[in-house]
Amino acid sequence: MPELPEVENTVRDLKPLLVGRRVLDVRILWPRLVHGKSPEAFAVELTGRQIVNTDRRGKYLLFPLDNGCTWVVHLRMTGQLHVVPAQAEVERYVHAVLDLDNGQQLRYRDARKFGRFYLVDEPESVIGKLGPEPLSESFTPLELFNRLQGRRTAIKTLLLDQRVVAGLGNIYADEALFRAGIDPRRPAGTLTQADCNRLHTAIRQTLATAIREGGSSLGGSALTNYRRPTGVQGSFQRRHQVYHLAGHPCPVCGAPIERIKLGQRSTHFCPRCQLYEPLGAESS
DNA sequence: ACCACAACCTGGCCGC
DNA sequence: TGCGGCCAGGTTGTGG
Repeated sequence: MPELPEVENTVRDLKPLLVGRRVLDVRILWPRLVHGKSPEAFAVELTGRQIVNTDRRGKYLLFPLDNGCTWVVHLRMTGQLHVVPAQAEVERYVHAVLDLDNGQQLRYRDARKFGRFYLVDEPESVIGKLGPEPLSESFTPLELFNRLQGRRTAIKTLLLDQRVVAGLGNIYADEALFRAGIDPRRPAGTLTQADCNRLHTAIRQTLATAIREGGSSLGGSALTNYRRPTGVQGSFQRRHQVYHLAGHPCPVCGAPIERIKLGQRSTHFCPRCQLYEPLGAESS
């Protein structure tokens, strides 16, 4: 579920609710949620700590603590964080509960149990291999171009590789490639500098707009559907131009949107606007 | 480097 | 209503 825009909104929403709060108690209800140490050690070490900030790197949430350690969360497909009054009934699929020092609880809910908690001295031990932040100044068109050099893998597949650029998932990879007019199947190394300029702009505009719209909320059920910690849904799904729109007319040219598999992931694109003619592939 | 595939989990939806 | 099959926004590990 959550890609960079959804995680960014989660971090922003949690900031006023968590910064300065002290953790009075930790209950891990699904032991395999915690990685890198035992759930018991995790709970003991987090208990009594004050949360000094909320931050994001790629799709990871970072919660620096007053002892220099960092609580790191990845929501994977269906994870959600909510802050609610301690007396509120505990919902189904809640796998961790943190008692805060103001009578509120921070609850982690995850129907598919794919999410992960870490408690580490250095966040780099978890996020160290991530590529550049796509909205930061260090992410330039040239940087993108350089990272694609010599790669024969389809550009869509590489955009999903968090070591190339951090934060894109299936929705925003498809949407950015459409906005850049680039065929998702194209070998990444064949993108020209001009292509990378357009793709760089498309990635940034797509993500920035999605953040402003509160992310994308897909699917009917509240379990799989992204919600802000406040319970609010995002609205960027209304701006999707290709994602989950197979068979619909392309918003630019009217050709039917196609759906294919790339790297085991469903991929949506306009066969006309994102046409690519490989050199030497012309046939009669 | 690259690819396919399984695994981690559960729920929703579709067709029969 | 039930059941099988396929789908799902992410990542990691294995084997070729």
